[in-house]
Amino acid sequence: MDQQTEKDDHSKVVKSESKDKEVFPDGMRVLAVDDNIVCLRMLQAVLEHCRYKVKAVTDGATALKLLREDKNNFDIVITDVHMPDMDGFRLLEIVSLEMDIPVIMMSANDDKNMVMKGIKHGARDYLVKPIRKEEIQNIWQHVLRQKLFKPNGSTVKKEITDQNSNCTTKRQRGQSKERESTLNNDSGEDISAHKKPRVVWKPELHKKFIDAVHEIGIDKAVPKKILEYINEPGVSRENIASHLQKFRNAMKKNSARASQQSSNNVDSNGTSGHPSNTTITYPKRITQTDGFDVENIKNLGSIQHGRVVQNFSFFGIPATNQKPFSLQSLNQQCSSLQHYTQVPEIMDQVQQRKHIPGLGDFSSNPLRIDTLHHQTDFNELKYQSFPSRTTMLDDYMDISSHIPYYNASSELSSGINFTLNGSGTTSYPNNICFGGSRTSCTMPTVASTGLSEIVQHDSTSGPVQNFIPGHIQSSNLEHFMQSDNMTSINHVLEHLETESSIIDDEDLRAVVTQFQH
DNA sequence: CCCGTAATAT
DNA sequence: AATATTACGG
Repeated sequence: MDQQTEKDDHSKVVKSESKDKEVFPDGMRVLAVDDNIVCLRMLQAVLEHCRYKVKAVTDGATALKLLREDKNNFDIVITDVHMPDMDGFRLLEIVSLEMDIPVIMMSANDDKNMVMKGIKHGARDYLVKPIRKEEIQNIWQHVLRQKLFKPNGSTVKKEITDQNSNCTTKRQRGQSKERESTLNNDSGEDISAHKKPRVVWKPELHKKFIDAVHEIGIDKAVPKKILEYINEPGVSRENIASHLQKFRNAMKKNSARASQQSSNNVDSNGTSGHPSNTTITYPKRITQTDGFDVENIKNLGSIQHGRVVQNFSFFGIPATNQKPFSLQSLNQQCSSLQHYTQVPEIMDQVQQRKHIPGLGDFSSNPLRIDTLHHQTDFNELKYQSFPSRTTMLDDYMDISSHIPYYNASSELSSGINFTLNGSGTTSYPNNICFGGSRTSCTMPTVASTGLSEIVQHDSTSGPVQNFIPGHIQSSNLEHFMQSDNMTSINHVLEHLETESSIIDDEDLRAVVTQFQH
């Protein structure tokens, strides 16, 4: 099994001229691909710690571009499986078709089928996150093996040590060629064209969709018309139908929830008519196990999602129309916070309709009553009060997959609220806030990183920017919650970049402690 | 045909 | 998880 690797840690990592030297291909070039920036940085840190030369990119397309630029640029690719646009399998497929570079897959998911699929498709290895140093240390073997067995004339004679020789042949690519559907005869540049790309509803595209719906009218917006309106090559009527279906489902869910809760609290403070008059009803305590103390939630200012959401302009929709985005359950608990939003014309349209596809008979929807009830004028603009989860058209879609850190949105289903516009802090009337003086809360472990995150909001200094990645157990939680100097994720990441020896929880904790002094 | 919907597949 | 596809009634 393993040998000496265990004790090299501590601070003098670089110093130790280890016997690794002979086996360790210093400077082996690794292309690391992961859409999750935290994962990517962690991986990069580990790789660099192991003295690989790393290029880190966040999506498959960029990776491919780099690889195609010069096929000799990299010795090995290590890619996440779950990524938007082009997932790891696709990347693997293309790479193994076009070039002789070994690919290693990684994923938070250890599902056997996934692993099998990866291996069957020619992945040299399949690592389950969180990635450990020991696993990374050994990836050079794949490169070596690749080189030794390359059909190239120079069959290096080095004998491979042993034990792993039993590894049965997942051999090279190219020749063997499993029955791919499309046989490409072209001179092989665009071999990757054989599967129609699936539509990705990026914010820009989704905005077009929303615009189309607005323009056409919500009750007349059918796939065909929307298609004509947005006129995008590569988007079919079926694509739109599918998206529309999802859109309507989200809409239905939201309005159901909104009406359900609005019946509880809207009228309890009915005098609302102006944002500054808003009466706040504090939510009840949540008895969840995620460590969130909802009693501490107050209306003290806006909360932003650290550096992640900063400057993140969603849909290009003006700030006045933006709505707080929530990752669910907590929001339901907080939803008695009232807020105001400018009424878009579409709402008027909606109110005149008797029937809305997907929503049913609108006249029986309590939502309508609420919204009418609280209509008001403010600064020459028409405003309307909504219970906080009342939906606007732009608010219907779950956009969690478009937020960089939160692709694994399901793991965050009890997360916090934050606004999606990066510009302001307190200028929007509809923010859900956290306060008390300083309040911390945990978010559930993110499976893809194996890390938990802690958020602290300093109510006196603007947006929240303090995210600490690190696997902090509940036993340590108190300690972190009490500390006044929460380290921002930026600091930690910087540190990760410079001190590549930081590779596990313990190290992370050490860093955090250090920053606290 | 096209639409809406639910179920199922990828 | 996000899209695609299919099946079916209207």
